[in-house]
Amino acid sequence: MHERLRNHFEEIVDLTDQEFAFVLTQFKTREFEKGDFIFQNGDPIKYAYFIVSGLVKLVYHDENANEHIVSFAMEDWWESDFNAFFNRSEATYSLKCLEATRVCYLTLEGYQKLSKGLPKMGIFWLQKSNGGFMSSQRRILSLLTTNPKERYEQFLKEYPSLGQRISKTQIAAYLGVSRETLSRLHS
Amino acid sequence: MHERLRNHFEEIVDLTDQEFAFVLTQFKTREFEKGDFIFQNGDPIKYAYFIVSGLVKLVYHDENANEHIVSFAMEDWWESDFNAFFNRSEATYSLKCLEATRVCYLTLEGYQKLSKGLPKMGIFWLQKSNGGFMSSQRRILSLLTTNPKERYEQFLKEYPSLGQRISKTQIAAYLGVSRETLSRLHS
DNA sequence: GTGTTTTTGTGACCCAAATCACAACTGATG
DNA sequence: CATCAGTTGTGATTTGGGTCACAAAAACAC
Repeated sequence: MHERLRNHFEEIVDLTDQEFAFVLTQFKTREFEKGDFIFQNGDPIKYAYFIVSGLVKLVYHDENANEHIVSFAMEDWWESDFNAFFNRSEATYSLKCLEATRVCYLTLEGYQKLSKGLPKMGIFWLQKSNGGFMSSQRRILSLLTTNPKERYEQFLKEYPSLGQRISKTQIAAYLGVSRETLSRLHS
Repeated sequence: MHERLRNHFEEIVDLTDQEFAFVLTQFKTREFEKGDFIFQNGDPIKYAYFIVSGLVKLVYHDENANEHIVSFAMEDWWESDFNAFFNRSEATYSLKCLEATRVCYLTLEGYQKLSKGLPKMGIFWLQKSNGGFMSSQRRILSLLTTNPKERYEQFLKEYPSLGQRISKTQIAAYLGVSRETLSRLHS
């Protein structure tokens, strides 16, 4: 469980046993069942989550109760309603488990404490944040430039494993296409 | 010129005169004319730019030479092809001036040197990066959930000043809508 | 295993927005 | 101020993808 977290950090920064022990003081762990909400629209967001195993979706429900998928997150990904997390406010999104999911999570205080106590961690967070920003820009471009078919192909290419794990209905909500259109792409 | 940069930093972190002097050692300044490219698709990207005055667009040209606007940037905004900047690689985007523009710019070494020499600056970069990530997520959601009319209204609401400064053609390329459709929204 | 819910495919129909085409308007530039 | 490029509006036509509807197939529950 914690091993996975450590390996994840060490992809970017090296940590001594002592340093990792310090890091761990800021984390708790928890398990969720398939279908559980980790948080819902309106909840105060106190934590950011590291997915140890499983799969979740970050969704937004519009005024007509249509569900739009902001992102998926699986093993080794971080997820939260980061806007709410950093501003200590309420979620506009909901985070729901598509599979049974185990997470390590920490508070904003923990996040800041780690940055202060261990400059490496500041570098780690910055890299993660930059990475998230750049992949969002790619997705914006994909939404601006491609039709459903190309978009679906890009998705499969970028996340090969998710093609099998996630239902077409969910993928359609992520790509911004109707279920039916996605289904007709094969032909 | 540098005053504007200092004020910008001090919106997030306080800097002594000495600290700011250190910060400035990493920056150079430059002016561009309307229509100039600050960089183009394929150029190696060495710098990140702080816009002191003026207005630029970050664009992507697809295989059919259609132009898509990834973002606008005006006074007090940072811009670059950040993916290329952080990976010391070549631009996939181009950055073009829509108005005469003055910038302060720095290298990745400068960026890292500032983070190391002045932990405050690490915090500053992190905040900026998080901010960029969160606004990208908002834009993704806007592309997923709204029709052209709503999207245009959101745009005007989020960036009131840009409504006047930028031609409709450019705004259409940003919103992912044809010029004609945008023009017909009034009716 | 039987019943229930969720997922997927496909047909029929419709509409929002793309595309093509042209004319009027605005402004730069020499 | 005359020219030429870019901008905006608006009509006519086409089309990609949404919506509605139903049935087959999986997945799940008890």
